Amino acid sequence: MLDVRDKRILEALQEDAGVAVADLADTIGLSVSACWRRIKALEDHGMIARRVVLLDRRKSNVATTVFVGVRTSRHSIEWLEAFRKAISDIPEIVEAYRLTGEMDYLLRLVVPNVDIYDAVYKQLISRLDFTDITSFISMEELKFTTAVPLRYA
Amino acid sequence: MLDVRDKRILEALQEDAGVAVADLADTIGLSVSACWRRIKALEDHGMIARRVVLLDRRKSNVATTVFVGVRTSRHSIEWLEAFRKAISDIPEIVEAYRLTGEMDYLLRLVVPNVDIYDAVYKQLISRLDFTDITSFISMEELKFTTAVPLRYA
DNA sequence: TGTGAAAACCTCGTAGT
DNA sequence: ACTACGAGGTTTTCACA
Repeated sequence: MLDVRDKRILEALQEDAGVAVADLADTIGLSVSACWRRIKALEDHGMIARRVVLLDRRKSNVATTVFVGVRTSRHSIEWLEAFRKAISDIPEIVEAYRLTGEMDYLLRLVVPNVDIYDAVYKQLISRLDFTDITSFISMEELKFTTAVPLRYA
Repeated sequence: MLDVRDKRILEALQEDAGVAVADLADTIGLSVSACWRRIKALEDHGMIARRVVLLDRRKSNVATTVFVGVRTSRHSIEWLEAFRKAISDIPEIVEAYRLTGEMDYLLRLVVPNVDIYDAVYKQLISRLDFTDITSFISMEELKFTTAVPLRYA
């Protein structure tokens, strides 16, 4: 269980990691050193995994999101290795999960448009056998956040 | 079209935003000020949208990912507004998309375990009418990155 | 674009509550 | 365990060449 103040620190840093420790300290009501020490402890414990910049998707020209549901009958080690390799090689694939239920895997891709998605799709099926592939084009992104809820932490 | 060096800067910052400008500058082969000015320009143009920390999902006790596919017949404004409200209110929902095809919406949730997911699910259906909801539990996260490809930028 | 210098900030020790 | 202070080093920021 995390301290309430640690949660507040993490909430703030999940929204904006560029804030100065001094500012963060007094929005939370902590001295700079106490705040800094907490941040450092959270980093040392690995609770804070990394600091990154998030790019504007439109300006990066990858405004289109596509979900790809994949089914396969080939559950061999070789197939899986090739699949993993493809996933890590293709930078348009930003998320990949193995699922329960009717789909085996779900991928999220970001691409400039549907035509480019088609090219990536072809690249994918040329590298691997799939029993079934279903694509879902995103028409609208209602929510995307890297901030996870801290109520369970 | 982005400059090659801007791309290199963005690639580095997408992986690690904690790097010192001086270090970044000489891995790229640029003076500190040139590098700093580029970073600032990328921020000012909004290409760099934000700086955030990413938390360890296990340590945050939200190791379980669930996808929720949603269908609805109620396409009224009121329903949509209520849906949007629910999505923004519920912090376990980290992504939400409106899709083409058989599913209307796809949500990604992060929760401690399946039991808690069930509670969130119940909360969701108590707030809104759905024609159909399908849940996919993630067994394994093969890839998750916030870094978008820059080959189209 | 580069140099350099000032300003801001981080990092952490120490002492006191 | 926190506060307050502060020194010293690093980094950011920017004027000027």
